[in-house]
Amino acid sequence: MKTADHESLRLWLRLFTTTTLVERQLDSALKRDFNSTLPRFDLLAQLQRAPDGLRMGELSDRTLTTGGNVTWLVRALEAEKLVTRRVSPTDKRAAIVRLTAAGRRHFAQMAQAHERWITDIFSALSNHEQGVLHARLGVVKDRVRSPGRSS
Amino acid sequence: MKTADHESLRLWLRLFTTTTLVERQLDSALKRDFNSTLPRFDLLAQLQRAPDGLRMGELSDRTLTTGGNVTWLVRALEAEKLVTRRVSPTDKRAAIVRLTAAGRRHFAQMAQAHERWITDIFSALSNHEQGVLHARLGVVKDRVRSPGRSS
DNA sequence: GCCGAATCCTTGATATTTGAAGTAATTAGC
DNA sequence: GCTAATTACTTCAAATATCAAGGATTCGGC
Repeated sequence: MKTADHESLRLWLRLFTTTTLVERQLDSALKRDFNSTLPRFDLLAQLQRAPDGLRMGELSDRTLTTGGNVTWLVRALEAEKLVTRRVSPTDKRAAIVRLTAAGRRHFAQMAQAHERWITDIFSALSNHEQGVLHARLGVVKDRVRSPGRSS
Repeated sequence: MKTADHESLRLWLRLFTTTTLVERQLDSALKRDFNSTLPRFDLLAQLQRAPDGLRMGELSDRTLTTGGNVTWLVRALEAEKLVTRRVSPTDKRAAIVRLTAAGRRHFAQMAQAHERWITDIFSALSNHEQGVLHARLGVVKDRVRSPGRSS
């Protein structure tokens, strides 16, 4: 009854710290090299994977941010001509956001650098270790998503 | 050259997502049950571990937040009588922040609930798995801290 | 086809965080 | 013991994020 009990706390603290540190590093590198930010990058990344565009709500879900914030981010990206927004033909309430050609180019550049940074950071772990880590985090993620009874 | 290359990216995405989800869950639970937030809890936790108090700068380092933000948080906590702030006797520039008795009580209650939540979330992993996860994240954390050459 | 409930998004008020600049105090080198 | 450089913190404005409320539209029975 000493440290074992707090194993989970220690793990959470480390998870939080590590993620925050990586986040900062990426964010400041994006600012430095591309005058952008991680939330912007994240949003563009979602769009890049969706050639047909995404609705505001989908962006909100996938970027784990609130609707109001997505409105704000998209407005800024739209002003920079990196994305476009049009009313959905099938549902006039919905807006569909897409990358422009310029947006795609801009994102491609950032993505390349981004991947280098990530690869470098995680190169401290073997491919196999990364896989295991990924899987275990998946278990935790799934548990957080569902209410989950106390075991 | 297909997915293996992106292993690190996938891992980072999952790390980010999982951490964010846990963070939200904790934050909203703290709001619901204690009318508090994770940043406040984090700051109080640091103070609890330091019976002699901490200086603003130390709080800033340990909570991974900026100085301006610590000033803001401490001001709020001080107004609620959970912490006190006094000028350091040895360095008049420095302010030393401590928990009050009420702060200690308040934190103890939150900490207990907090630990239950965390334990529950991470109970999806065995103790051993948690240990391995902790260690591997440590490797990544250390790498982020130092510039690190590309391997 | 029509009404009430649910959706999709935007808005506006707030809350929080950052970052740069300013103030006060300390230290280091003469 | 001065003075410049450094350190500790605060302040203020700007960037970002949340939240609740509101407008428009669609959907699900009748």
